[in-house]
Amino acid sequence: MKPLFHPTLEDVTVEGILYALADPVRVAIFTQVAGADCAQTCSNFLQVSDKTIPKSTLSQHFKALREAGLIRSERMGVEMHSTSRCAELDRRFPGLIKTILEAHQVQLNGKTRVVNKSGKSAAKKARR
Amino acid sequence: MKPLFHPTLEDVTVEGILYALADPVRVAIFTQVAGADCAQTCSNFLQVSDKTIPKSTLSQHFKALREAGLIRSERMGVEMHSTSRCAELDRRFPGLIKTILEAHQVQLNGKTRVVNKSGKSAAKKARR
DNA sequence: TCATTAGTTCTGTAAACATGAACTATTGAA
DNA sequence: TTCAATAGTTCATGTTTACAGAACTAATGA
Repeated sequence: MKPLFHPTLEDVTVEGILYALADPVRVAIFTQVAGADCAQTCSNFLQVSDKTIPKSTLSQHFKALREAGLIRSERMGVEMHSTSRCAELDRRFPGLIKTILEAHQVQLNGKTRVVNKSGKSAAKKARR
Repeated sequence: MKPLFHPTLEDVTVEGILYALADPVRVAIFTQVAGADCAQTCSNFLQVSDKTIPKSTLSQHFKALREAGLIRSERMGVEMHSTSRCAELDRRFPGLIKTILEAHQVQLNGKTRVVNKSGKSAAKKARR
């Protein structure tokens, strides 16, 4: 089993972090991983905010988060356990992760009534 | 001349902001627009961090920043004047923009010696 | 009216995404 | 051991998106 790639703290970039968190599914995953008190598995996210995500897609999302330096994953038996790298990241980019997650929370609180039914991400819609 | 589209503050999304700022050229543009004491034109950025950007590409970058809600642009004679929407944005997402720009600054300070020669963005490289 | 400047839109090509299908790795049971 | 089950990855594909040159539009001034 080839070991998973994790960038060192110095190799983590703001661009990489922003890109990874600019996707609603990935930010949902990361929010839960960061907030959990135990490691999370991939399969915990087959349902994310009422959407079913194929496991191949999930696997890519985890890879994206991992390569952006946001999470650390290791195989435990048949599962993959992921934890956030928030503490480390906060040393390199003080306040960044926390502020982004807070902003995301503000946004969630504001759309309890109005739901995006198109299935397209806000990020993608915003680009049109 | 059709008026440019600017999202209202409530329609601005975290995903949109992160996506827009996950590109090194756009974040360079935005940093300068946000830090300037007068409106900036598109052509001010034909050279960005030693790279020449075609004006069609620049135009798209400005559109991306505008539609993400990061800048406001209006035509002044033959030019397009852009200013940042930082103050507004800070009301909706407190600290978000400032923290991102600070993180970006940390990163710039750390790579005065080592330069990415490939021309590919860190965000894109991080995804491989 | 024409030339100039500033920026936008169009278009073809190249790259990146999403996902079903096939595959690999680990474990536990027969 | 071998086989089945579980968890996740990689491959192949169609679709979407980005980039940048070429052609275009809009405003100004000679």
